[in-house]
Amino acid sequence: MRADARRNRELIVTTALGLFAERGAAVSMEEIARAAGLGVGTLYRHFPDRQALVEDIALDALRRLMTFGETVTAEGMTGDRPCWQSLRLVVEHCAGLPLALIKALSPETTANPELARLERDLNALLERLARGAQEEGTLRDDIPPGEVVGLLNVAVCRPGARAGDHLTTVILDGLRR
Amino acid sequence: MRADARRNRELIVTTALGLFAERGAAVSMEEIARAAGLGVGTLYRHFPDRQALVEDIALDALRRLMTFGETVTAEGMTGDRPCWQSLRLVVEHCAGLPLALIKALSPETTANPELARLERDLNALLERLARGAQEEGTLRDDIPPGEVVGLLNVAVCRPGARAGDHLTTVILDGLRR
Amino acid sequence: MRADARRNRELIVTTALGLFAERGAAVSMEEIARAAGLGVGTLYRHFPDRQALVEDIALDALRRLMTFGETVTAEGMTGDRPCWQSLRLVVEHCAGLPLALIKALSPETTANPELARLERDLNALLERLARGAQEEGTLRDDIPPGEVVGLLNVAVCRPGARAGDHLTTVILDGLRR
Amino acid sequence: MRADARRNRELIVTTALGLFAERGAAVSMEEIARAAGLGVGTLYRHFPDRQALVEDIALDALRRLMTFGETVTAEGMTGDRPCWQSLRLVVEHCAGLPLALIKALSPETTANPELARLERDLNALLERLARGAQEEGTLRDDIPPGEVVGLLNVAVCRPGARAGDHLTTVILDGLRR
DNA sequence: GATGAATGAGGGTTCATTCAT
DNA sequence: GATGAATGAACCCTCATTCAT
Repeated sequence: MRADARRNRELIVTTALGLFAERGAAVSMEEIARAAGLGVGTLYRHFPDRQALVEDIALDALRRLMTFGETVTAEGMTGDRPCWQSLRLVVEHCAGLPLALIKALSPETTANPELARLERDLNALLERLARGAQEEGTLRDDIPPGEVVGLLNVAVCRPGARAGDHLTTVILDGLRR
Repeated sequence: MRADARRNRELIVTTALGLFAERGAAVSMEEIARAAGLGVGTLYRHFPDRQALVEDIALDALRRLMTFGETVTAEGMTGDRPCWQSLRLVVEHCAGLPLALIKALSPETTANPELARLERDLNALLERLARGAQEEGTLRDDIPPGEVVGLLNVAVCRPGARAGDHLTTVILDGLRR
Repeated sequence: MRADARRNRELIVTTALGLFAERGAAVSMEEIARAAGLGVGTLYRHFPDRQALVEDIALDALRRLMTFGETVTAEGMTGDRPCWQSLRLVVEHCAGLPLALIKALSPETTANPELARLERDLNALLERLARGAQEEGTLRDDIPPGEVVGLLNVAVCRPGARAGDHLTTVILDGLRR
Repeated sequence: MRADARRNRELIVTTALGLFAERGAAVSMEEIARAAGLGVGTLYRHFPDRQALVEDIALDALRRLMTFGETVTAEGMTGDRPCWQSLRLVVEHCAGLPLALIKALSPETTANPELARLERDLNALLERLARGAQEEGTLRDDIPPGEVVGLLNVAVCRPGARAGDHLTTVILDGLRR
């Protein structure tokens, strides 16, 4: 891929993300193109259809999150950090990502196999951390680890979520044993 | 209003609510009509436009909630029930209502003056309860009452919320002093 | 036909005429009904469809005009009034009638046989008067009588036409020998 | 603008004008598109809405008329042509333009500022010519110039008006002193 | 006979997507 | 490879007309 093509692709993703964040799903391909200073044709050269663009945004965010999650978990294992801390770190990291947006844009994005896999892997990772935290006695154990994950998903995939905001704090406090 | 007309109006609201719950806002008037076994024209006889239908669903839910909230508050005052209990009752009552749907359907529905008033009144009522609970020492007081209300809104206006579900439990626990 | 039915029919025609005059053809049957204080159903009891109502208004005006024209012509024959005067009388009489409206509402109303006949008869009558006026030397004779009639039609079937207004005056002057 | 796009725009205007002339305002965008061998979308790419298309047709005709009127007036001033002749030239020039159509399509088109300005300017130009003709003694002076213009408007904005047709002749004769 | 609720074809408009330039 | 013009299915809504109450 030529350098300018890659730059255009980046530009499109960034522009689309910004517009989606501002105005929700009600943004046309034409608008995205114009805001990026490109023609619609160029959008369609990079993404076969709208869905693909949305999924690309999602993939991008989830890949970053997965990378972060893996790093944190690895550090925890070697460095003796309690699972509870790792869980908290991952949860708070989500705040900077447009997860709410992603959920809102494509409730059924899971048709994309890579996205589905990423989601599964992420949830598995979080579930391991949750189980670990319950075993170390820092996380209440009257809720199965799978549901803890589901609940954290909701907490974190909400518009306006920020690291350390009140809802996150309350939920983490409510999850403490 | 004739009996059959009233029945149809009910039918429309119920059908629309069901479809919105299933598939989000992406449901056309035509589909709602077909699902209700009516013609589009009938929808438009009952609701001047799509927006009006959505707002009617919202108004309906919020009015019920307001009524419940007022009853609970009144009982609390006469019957010596702690604010904390009243707050919990109202919050759990929300579960049966399509509040998430309402938020999703019309982020800006507040253009409707009655809807706006209801929202303001509801939040004011919840804020009074939150403040009372802080005063009686049952609610953590490191979060201003207004924000407690905001946070409860988020917790409760989420797809799939049910009374007593894990997220609600965790949040209420996290709010306990 | 019962007295109240006849009254309703009159009421509908009058109301429709008024609304059409105010706002042109863009008036729905519903509006006409409401303005008349009736239900749409009642309109359709009296007139099988919209077209029929429009035609009824047209027939009403043209019948009056025909009656007037015949009276004037008869008087002219017995009373020795020049054809020119009769022509002028009829032309000016048109001013009070919603002829422009009629033309505007239904350019093709002539499908109705009675309307077509009336129009033919009216034109024939006017043509006789025009020919007479040319013979008596009061009307310019470089325009065939049939065209004089066509031209008077245009002059008279125009929104805002009033007896003695400037355009009518100018046209009559322009027709004088 | 690309050559094919400009051609299509022309095509749309011409087609629409033709259909409007044949069947009045009751022509749908779909029909215009089909008659032009295009999709509706193309119409909407060139004109934001139906109103804009109608106004474009109107603007086109009025601009041509204004240009002609200015030329005629300028020539008259330098070349010593009586105002009466200039007036007649402009009036007869109107015949080739779809002015009747324009009036019929958009009685209230004057919302468009350029259209409003053109109409004002045209009327002002005609009024100057009328006043001049009264001063030179060729136009009857018992009708104020403004009303002469109004009356000429009616004469000229009528379906089927042609240069030198009988009604125009009669009116011009009726206006001679 | 009167009423107004129900119907659905049709009109204006948008927008994801394709394709000629 | 980029552009933006063209396409048409689908949406929201209106209104002439029918029919149950």
